[in-house]
Amino acid sequence: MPELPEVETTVNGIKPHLLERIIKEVKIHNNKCRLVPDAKVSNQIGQKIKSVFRRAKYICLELDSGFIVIHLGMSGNLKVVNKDIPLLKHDHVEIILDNDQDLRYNDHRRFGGVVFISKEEFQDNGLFAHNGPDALSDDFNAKYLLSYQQKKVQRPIKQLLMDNAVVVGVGNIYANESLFACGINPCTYIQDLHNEQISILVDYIKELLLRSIAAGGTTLRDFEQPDGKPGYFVQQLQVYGKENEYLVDYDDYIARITLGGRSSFFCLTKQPLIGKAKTKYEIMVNDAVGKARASIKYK
DNA sequence: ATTTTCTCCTGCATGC
DNA sequence: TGCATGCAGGAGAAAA
Repeated sequence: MPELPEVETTVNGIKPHLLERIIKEVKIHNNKCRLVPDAKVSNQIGQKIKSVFRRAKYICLELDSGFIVIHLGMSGNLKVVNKDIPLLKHDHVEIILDNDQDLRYNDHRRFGGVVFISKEEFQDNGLFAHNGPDALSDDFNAKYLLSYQQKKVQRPIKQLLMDNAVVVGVGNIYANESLFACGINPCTYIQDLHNEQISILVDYIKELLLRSIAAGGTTLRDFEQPDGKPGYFVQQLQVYGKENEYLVDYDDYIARITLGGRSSFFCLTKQPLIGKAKTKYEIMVNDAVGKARASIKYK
């Protein structure tokens, strides 16, 4: 499932094939995507692709007329192949170039999509209007996160990290992994974190994202790099998707709870409950930990 | 106004 | 074997 590093990996993979190419043809095979590919995309025939870059988790192709913006959703991927290669199931959009290479957007769940947006919409009032700073930008820093303490925001840190109005680019996998590494329970309210913890967390998130980009992104069920290779970062995941696993370092088990509708994995020994979270989530967390311990015992 | 839940969709895992 | 059920999850809309 593409997160920031996967999107970055995809951009790096497709960019050399697209730069300075002219769009010769656009084929839309299925427009029932969350971001609906419509005539505005088809109308870009003849446009040159001037640059290819990532913004939040969107892949942007800059044209003279505006931007073609692609989101991979949960299960999307992009490939560049010769236009005569047969389509795969769920290849929804083709952007065919003047050298007969073909950028194909494939997404079986159709949570992503392909749209065209004007320069004006791209600037501020469109898709990105309510997005916070990018996780890898300097604007995402400890001071910035601390401002949410001052605003008296009442939310667990993990939900803040995954809210695009707060910061873009930290998805579920990386939120879980960074909180584990920093010894912070996902339920911990932002107000209960010390300045130093926030500072360490921000630094770790950036480091983790950069490491994952270097490894080619995370491979779970669906993700492939544009050249068809899997991402390798999954081998470095410590807690995500590892419900009930035993961690010898902490002599405890990985539990899973649903927080804000998202799977959240943690080890209670390494990531103790503190502050308000203890009052609100203690029963839920202890149940999950108990279940993890029991499940192992009877394996 | 802030915070939570719902919705979109398919493939895979599980259960009878 | 096969059919029904349920779950996963990015992100924005809708509801609380």
